[in-house]
This record gives sequence, structure tokens and C-alpha cells, in this order.
Amino acid sequence: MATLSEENYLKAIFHLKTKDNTLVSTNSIAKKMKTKASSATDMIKKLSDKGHVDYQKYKGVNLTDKGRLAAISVIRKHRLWEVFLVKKLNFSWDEVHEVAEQLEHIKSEKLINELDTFLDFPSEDPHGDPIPNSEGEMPNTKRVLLSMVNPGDNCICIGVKDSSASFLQYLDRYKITLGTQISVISKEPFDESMLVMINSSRKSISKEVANNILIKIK
Amino acid sequence: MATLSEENYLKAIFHLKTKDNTLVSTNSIAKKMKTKASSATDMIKKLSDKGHVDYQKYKGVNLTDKGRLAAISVIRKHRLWEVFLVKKLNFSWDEVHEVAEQLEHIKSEKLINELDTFLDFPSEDPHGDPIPNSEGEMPNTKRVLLSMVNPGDNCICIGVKDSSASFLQYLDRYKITLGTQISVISKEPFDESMLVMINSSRKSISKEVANNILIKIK
DNA sequence: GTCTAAATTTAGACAAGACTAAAAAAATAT
DNA sequence: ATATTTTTTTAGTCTTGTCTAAATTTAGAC
Repeated sequence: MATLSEENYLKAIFHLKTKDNTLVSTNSIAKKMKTKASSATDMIKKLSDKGHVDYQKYKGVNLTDKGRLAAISVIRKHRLWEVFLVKKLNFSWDEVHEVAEQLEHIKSEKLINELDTFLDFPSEDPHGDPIPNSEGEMPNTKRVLLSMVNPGDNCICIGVKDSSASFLQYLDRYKITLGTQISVISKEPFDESMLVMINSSRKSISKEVANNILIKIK
Repeated sequence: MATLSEENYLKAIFHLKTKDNTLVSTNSIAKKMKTKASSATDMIKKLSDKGHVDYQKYKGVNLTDKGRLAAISVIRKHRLWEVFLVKKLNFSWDEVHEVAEQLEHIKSEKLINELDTFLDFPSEDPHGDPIPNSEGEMPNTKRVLLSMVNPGDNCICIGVKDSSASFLQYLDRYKITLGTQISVISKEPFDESMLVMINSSRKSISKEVANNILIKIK
């Protein structure tokens, strides 16, 4: 059984892992965990001893099947709790993260599966991120960045890449939320900003913003 | 802000405190926490430094107002989560304790107050224990032990003193739960066992059991 | 290829919370 | 009132997870 800290490292490694087969570096883990590289090395050794990661000194780590399953279990809990907070306890999507960071470590199979049932088996959290089922399988809908879309396309916001409170609050002010229709009118070649239509009003959106909105094309 | 371990000690001290003004001993705290007296002493010093207890060396401790408030806050969370688990997630009253022990340490004012609202401000947990309100005030209904009742009296079970899983499961087998009517037919002078009527069937109950059922007289 | 810079690991330290063993204080028995 | 037992505290150690500083390895520049 992983400790609280081990769970957080596993989650970090999972999120840092890219499709390609490169190893996750000590430094990137340290950065994500807001700790020092030496601390990350220490923890990597523990995770390696417990069979959660494959570790190559000076090269980096990869999650083992066991480690990946442990990470996904934590992510499942995190996202289910987020749904609970928004749907049942009137939290807004920019308030849930901090509390879910605590709740994700509660250990009880029954609790999380009953919660899943109570929430009617949601497939996405309040930011549009997929919720793994109790077998650890991720529902994968393909998601595209708004910045990749061509003028004339008609999209629906289905998620966010950055779910920091400040970005979510920005979206709230722009009246963009999950399900919002976004039509791309034009793209400015100079700064890659976009002119878009949201709720029948014309708005300009920077490259940075468009790079953090996930959409599907209608 | 109290650490997880400090919160558990505060709760233990709160539960050990009796009405009379005697101090809570180091040994009793150690026993309740299933730890050694030396560890209890260490923690008592920390709690004293933080102003949660008044500490007299070799004598024992008393909660300060600050410490009592902190303990009650943890107890409030514990009991509200228990209600949630039973009412919303299909837990039985003998399954909730362990999970609530974890949930009680989640830190979020908003979370606990929204949970309270969501549950419609319950005044008792699934074992009949009172739930403090957000001001830290305990609703106090006076509660009597079944063992104190005289033959002929007609009672209603409103709580349990021992809420261990084994006792609660015993009560389940005897079809005794909160709200169950219990009429005392007679009391055996030899072993203080009781003959009672529950759901129109006659049952014998030992002194130990009668000593752990809280009732009100109709 | 060698030199330098960046990344990583090691070594040694610290805080929290636990432990054991020993010392000191308080309570109890005679 | 003294001796014994129990309770409590102290001193020193351990583990987990962190840190700093130093050493080592890898990567990049020329």
C-alpha cells in the first residue's frame, strides 16, 4: 500500500508521461512536486523498491503496470470527488482541486465505488477530464486544442488543459464552460490570436488561451 | 493549524474528559491512542506549546478553549461524514467508523458546511451521537442507559455507548436499531440481565449489553 | 576529443512522530 | 515513615520525507 506522498509522486509521474517511450526525468518530477531533485531521487528509490517504477540511474523512470494502476486509482478518486463537490455540494470548477487533492487519498474501495454509483458513473470530471472506471480503464474521447482549429469550424468546448483557478475564472468571465459553442471566425497570423463567436458575441482569444481549451468539432 | 496526529490526540483527550474537573492522565491518553506513554508525553508537550492543552507535569492535561474547539471541529466532521456514508452511500452503521476516521481530517470549511447543508443539518450520527453545529455547540438531549431502567418502563433506543462493529452487529442480529421500542419486563437480580420485549418478541439481554444501549423513556 | 554546464546522485542533517530503556516522581502498602 | 509499585518523564534511536552541499555523471559547445 502506497503512502500519501508515494501516491502523489505516482500521480505526478503519470501526468508527466508522454506517449513516446522516453523516461520521466528526476528534475521534471521534482519540479512538478515542488520539491528538490535530491528529494525526488530519494522517493524514486522507494518507488523502485516497491515495484511501482522501473528506475535507470541518471536516466529517469517509467511506471510499471503496478505503478500505473496505483496512479490511475488516485486519479479516479480525485475526479470522482470533483464531480461530487460540483454536483452535490455547490462548488465551482475552480474551487474543487485543493479539496480533491486531500480526498483522493482516502482509502476505502467501498467508499469510492459507492460514490461512483451515487454520482451515476460519470465519465468526466468538471474540467472535462476522463474518469477511469473501477478496472482502471480510461474512456478516451479524442480531444483537440482550440488553437488547432481552422477558421469556419464550429466547435464545442469539452475540456480544459490548464485547470488552474485563474484560467477557469478567466473562462467564467468569458462565459465559456463545458458544452459552450465556439465558432472560429478568423485567426490572426501575427500573434496567433483568434476571433471567435461565443453566445452570439464576437470575442478575441489569445494563443495561450486557445492552447488550453479542448474542443470537438461539430 | 493542527496536524493529523495532533487532531487525533485532541479528540482522544476530549473523549476522556469527564464532567468533574480532574485532569486527563498521560497513561489514559496513551491507552486510547494505542501508543506508549512516552509518545503521549511528547505529543502533550507539542499540544501545550501550541496552546491546545494546559499541562501540569506528572499530573495530566486539560483542553484549553482553543483545544476543545479544535476537538469538537474534528468530531463534527467525523459524525457528518458518518451520516453521509449511511444516508447516501449505503454503508451500515458498523462500517462507517474506519472511513470517517480518515475523512474527519479533510481541511475545508466550505466542504463541511456544504456537506451539513446537503444532509439537511442532522443532529445525530448513525449511532445516535450528537453532531455539533458550525459554532461548536452540541445539541444535548439527555440520554439514559438501558441498564438504569426499571421493569415496566417503555423505552426507545436513541443511541449506543459502544459503537464497535462487533456490538453493532450484535444489535443488528437482535433487531435493535435507533428508534426501536424496548419494554423492560424484568431484571434478574443475580446477573443483572434483563428480560425485554422487542418487536413483540421476548428477549434476554446481559448487563454488558444493557450498559451500552442509550434510551429515552416514553 | 576535451571542457564546461546541467542534471543527478550521495552524504549528512533536520523535524515529526513513534519506540525502548532508564531515571524520576507520585501513589500505595505495610 | 519507609519500601514498593505504578506512572510519568527523559534520553537516545528509528523511519519518513524533506533539505543543503558536495560529488558524480551526462550532455553540449567548441
